[in-house]
Amino acid sequence: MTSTLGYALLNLIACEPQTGYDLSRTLQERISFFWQAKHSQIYPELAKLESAGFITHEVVRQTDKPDKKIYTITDAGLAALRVWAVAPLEIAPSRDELLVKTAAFWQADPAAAAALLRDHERQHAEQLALYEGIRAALEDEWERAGRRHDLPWFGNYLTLMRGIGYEREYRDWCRWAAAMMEAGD
Amino acid sequence: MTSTLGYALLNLIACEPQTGYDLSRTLQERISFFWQAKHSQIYPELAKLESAGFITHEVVRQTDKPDKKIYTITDAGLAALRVWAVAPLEIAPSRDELLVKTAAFWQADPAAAAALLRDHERQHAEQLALYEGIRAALEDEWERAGRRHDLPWFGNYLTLMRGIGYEREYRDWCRWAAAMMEAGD
DNA sequence: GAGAGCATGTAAAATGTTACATGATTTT
DNA sequence: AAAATCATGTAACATTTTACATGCTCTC
Repeated sequence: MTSTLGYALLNLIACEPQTGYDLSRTLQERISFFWQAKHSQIYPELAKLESAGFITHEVVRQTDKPDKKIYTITDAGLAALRVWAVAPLEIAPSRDELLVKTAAFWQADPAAAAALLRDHERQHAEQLALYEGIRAALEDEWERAGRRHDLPWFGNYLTLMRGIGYEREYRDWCRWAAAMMEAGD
Repeated sequence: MTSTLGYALLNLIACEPQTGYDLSRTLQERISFFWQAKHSQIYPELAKLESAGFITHEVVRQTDKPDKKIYTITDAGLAALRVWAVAPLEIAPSRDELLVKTAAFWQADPAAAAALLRDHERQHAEQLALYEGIRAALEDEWERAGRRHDLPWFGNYLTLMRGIGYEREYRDWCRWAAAMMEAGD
């Protein structure tokens, strides 16, 4: 019943009780690895998780800002998360618009195609630099926490390392493909 | 107006005139890099492309099999494809359910999590082997065609190389992450 | 006789994005 | 005075997946 987004939210709430607004910021930042969502999808999903008994909320009244709902994971939610996390999964082919464009480069102007690839090389290099910065901070934090595998940092670290590998590989491919286009005439 | 799927279809038809059925098989195979679709999405999309004037079809009557519609790209379609292919594009964060699960591994049973990662390591290794096989064939074909950049092979080759890099990096990460989980206690 | 392949479509449901809607406080 | 931040929601639209629907031929 619960979607991937639902479990993503459940894990974030398990890490720390928080509001829908907090969750929506996390899932829109560029450091949100491998899943994203807008607030318009998050609020209804939180309602579903709550009616499934996976989370509860308490209203915190504020005077200067709007009141807010802080969500907390329940025992049932934690149990469901643990089961889902290790359930078998087929590898899913990913979608990437740049690669669809690339497949059409045999029809395109080589100089313009090379420029597009150079632009993406730069974008992925920037993303990589961002991740490398977080890596240092995260490793530090993990060190101080005694390298424990049962703390949120561990999950974040594993996915961050995948993000680093992904961006590095993508940047290198852009560089190679751009050179191919530039050499082509 | 035209979606990414529309342009993906347009490029495939530009490579070779074909039917909706042919397209649906291509976009469901595991060698279809970086975009997929079911036939239920393809047939309506072809109708849109045709009403936009980007493709036309001729009906081929068959006696032993059902009649079929062979779609061909028009000059307007080719022009639209060439413009779209090099139009600027922001990098889009990718979605990957395994990584969402991984983020929750701090809550999961380490042995079960390691097993899941080992399974994906195997799946990505298989995909990589498949791509490496195609690579040899494609390079051969391209060699014989005089290494021209204006043939469909070129686009296929560029995307294939990205597929190879992607799968290799993913396999290596799975191996590393599995070792992390197995070492953890 | 059952199932797979060829071939084309529609309907319904789930998921994701963009836009609409409100309203106070703080910063530029 | 305009824009950004906090905070929560709904509505409309686009995209994607799953299921429904038909029918003929060939293979096991």
